[in-house]
Amino acid sequence: VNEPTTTKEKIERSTIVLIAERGVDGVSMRDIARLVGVSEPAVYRHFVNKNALVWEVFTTHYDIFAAQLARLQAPHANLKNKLCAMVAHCCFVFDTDYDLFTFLLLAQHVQRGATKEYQAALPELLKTLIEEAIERNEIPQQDPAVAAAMVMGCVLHCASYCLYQKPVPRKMGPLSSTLSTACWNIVQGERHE
Amino acid sequence: VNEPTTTKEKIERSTIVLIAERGVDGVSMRDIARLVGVSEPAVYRHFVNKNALVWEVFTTHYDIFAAQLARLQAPHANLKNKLCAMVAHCCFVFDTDYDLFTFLLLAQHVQRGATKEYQAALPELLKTLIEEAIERNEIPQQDPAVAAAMVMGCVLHCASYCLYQKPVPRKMGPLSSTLSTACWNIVQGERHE
Amino acid sequence: VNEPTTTKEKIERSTIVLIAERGVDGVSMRDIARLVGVSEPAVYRHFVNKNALVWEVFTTHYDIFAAQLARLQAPHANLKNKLCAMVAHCCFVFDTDYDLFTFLLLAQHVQRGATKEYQAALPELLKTLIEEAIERNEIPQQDPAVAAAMVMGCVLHCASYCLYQKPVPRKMGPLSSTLSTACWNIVQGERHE
Amino acid sequence: VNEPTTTKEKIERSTIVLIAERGVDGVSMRDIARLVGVSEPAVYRHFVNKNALVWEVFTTHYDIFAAQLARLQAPHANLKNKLCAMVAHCCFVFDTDYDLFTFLLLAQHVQRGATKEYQAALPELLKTLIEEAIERNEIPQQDPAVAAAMVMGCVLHCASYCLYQKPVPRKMGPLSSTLSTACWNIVQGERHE
DNA sequence: GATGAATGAGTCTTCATTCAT
DNA sequence: AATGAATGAAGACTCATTCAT
Repeated sequence: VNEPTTTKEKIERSTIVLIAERGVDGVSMRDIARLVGVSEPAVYRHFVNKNALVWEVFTTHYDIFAAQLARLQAPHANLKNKLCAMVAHCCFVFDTDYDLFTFLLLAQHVQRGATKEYQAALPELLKTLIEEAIERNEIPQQDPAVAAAMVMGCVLHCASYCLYQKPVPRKMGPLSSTLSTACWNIVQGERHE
Repeated sequence: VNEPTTTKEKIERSTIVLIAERGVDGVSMRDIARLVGVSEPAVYRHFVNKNALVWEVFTTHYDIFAAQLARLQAPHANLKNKLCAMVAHCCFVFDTDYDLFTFLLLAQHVQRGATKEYQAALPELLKTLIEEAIERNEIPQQDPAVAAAMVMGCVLHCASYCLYQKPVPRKMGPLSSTLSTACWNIVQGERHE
Repeated sequence: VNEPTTTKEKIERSTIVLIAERGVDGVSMRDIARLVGVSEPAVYRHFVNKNALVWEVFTTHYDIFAAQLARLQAPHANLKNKLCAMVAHCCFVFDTDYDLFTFLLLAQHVQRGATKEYQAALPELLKTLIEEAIERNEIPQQDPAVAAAMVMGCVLHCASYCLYQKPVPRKMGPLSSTLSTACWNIVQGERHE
Repeated sequence: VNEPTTTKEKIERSTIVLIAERGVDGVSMRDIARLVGVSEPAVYRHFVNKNALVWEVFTTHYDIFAAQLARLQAPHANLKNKLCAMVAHCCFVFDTDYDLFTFLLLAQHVQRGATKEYQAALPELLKTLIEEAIERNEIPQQDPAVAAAMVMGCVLHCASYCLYQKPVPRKMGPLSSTLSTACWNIVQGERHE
């Protein structure tokens, strides 16, 4: 998390921080401008409107995050290790930059139409990895989309839980292996013992 | 889902439907009044303000939902069956009343302070059940709060996934056993084979 | 010009007065609200937005004015007398209610698309009267649309001229017969003497 | 209509085109700068502010136009021919440069105070010509100011009418003689036959 | 128990204009 | 001479809420 220097970067950062704190609808352009220390119209010099601002910040960081996950899982040969790598990274980002993680979590719920299709990248990646693991006979036959949703929910909700621990958010790093195991277990399906 | 008859019931129902559709901040008192077919001040006759309205509707239905889950799991002796019963009920409510389920899902993200503490009921229940299962040696030693969060995430995110399928939401009923199994697997921890 | 009593009437009157004075773009909703003596949102209780307000006030009075002209010319048998009657009424309205006349004059230039088609009523009436006079052989063959435009311009521009006389607007009443004659002369076409 | 070469000329031309299209209040400095292809402050290098810009462009072209009319009518000995020459020139300018003509037409309605006095040049010219014709006994006794207003309205409103014909503006050239005749008829006053 | 009318605070956004570079 | 960045003022409009009836 580098300190933002240009006004545009400051606006992006302020947007992330404020939205993480109060949600998209709880933040006004005035709030953002104030936190940056500029006038309201100054924000419009850099982003055409509020939607564009939220959208641009969201997609930028979502893209980066998704790309990182894609890159980190690639070297590994089996789903178990892929999940480990991705979960570890989630924990790292969470612990390193709560605000960004929360922002990504909250921004989902806005611009329903647009966002929904866009942010398919991550579920899509997970789904593909699961499909490949099925083909490899690494895990049993199952609906990959549903499995992907369950795995994501497991990780994200755990993050939510950590986030709202009082008085300070709980670190996710220590939960990394627990989470990886849980995710791996999810895709095991029914055990016949 | 009984047809609401009194004005107050109509207001509650409209609130659920509209918030499920557009989120808490996307719905105004005017929207609610209009959908009910009364004037705005009429709404204030029944609820002191918007917060109280959302809060009351939320807690009412959340309580009912939590109580149902508590009641349904009670008869079962082990965690596996308890999870089965609760997941099945979630699927049932989802398929029976999308709006209510979505409302419950979305209302979480508002009134951060207040809601967060309140809605601990469900995680708390899950956590207790997991603790008991650990004591019973039914499942391995583990952090019950984290486990509860992961299980909830697994179910809720799966619901989200189903909700946003196009052109119509996917039914959760058929996924019930898949989900139960996944939840059960989550609490198994590391397998040493 | 009756004194407006209800808030809605007061809003309409204030709109006419202010727009007559400063043009559509020169008047804000705040200005109107202030002149009426209510808050800005109060205006929105009666008109959904500024466009609707201007449009409604414009069409209402334009319709009335056009209807009056249509009614007044009807009893007369020939174009000359019809023109006389209509011009006299224009002069009367002008002298009786400068603001209304000016408002009607200025509101034309707004909402280009919509207004242009709407306000065809008056030119259309004139054109029809001229066509009928041609058929009656009362006046020579000519393009009735062009003739109608010239007649209207003659009257309206004369009104403009009177309006901007300093220190007070000049009365049009005394010019009524001069104007009628001019209008009548316009439709005479080339004189072969 | 020469192609503008310097930035200043481009600004003037863009101003004319945009204002002809959307009216003075419908055009922002940004619009103008964008059409020219320069930054907003660049416009301020050439004109101290928006008012000055509109004003300068208006007076420049109004002066030129008025001077042309004055020059063209001079050679003719009687009012009839003077009107013919001037009307013909109006038609020519209209057909040659719609934007300019429209701009001149629309710019009238702004800067009420200032413009009104300034643009008296043309009515003044007309009034003088009519006065002289009266002295010459070419036309009957009448109020020359009123007559001038009527003649101008006749021509200008006809131009408006042509301008808004769909799908393309109607040419005024073919109407030239019709218009001249009408103008000449206007100043004939009451016929005693 | 319900309503039409009203309001203060606040929303996003645009505009004409200036300033440092 | 030209620009990117910034700003104060203002614009249209919405919202939760109140009050007289």
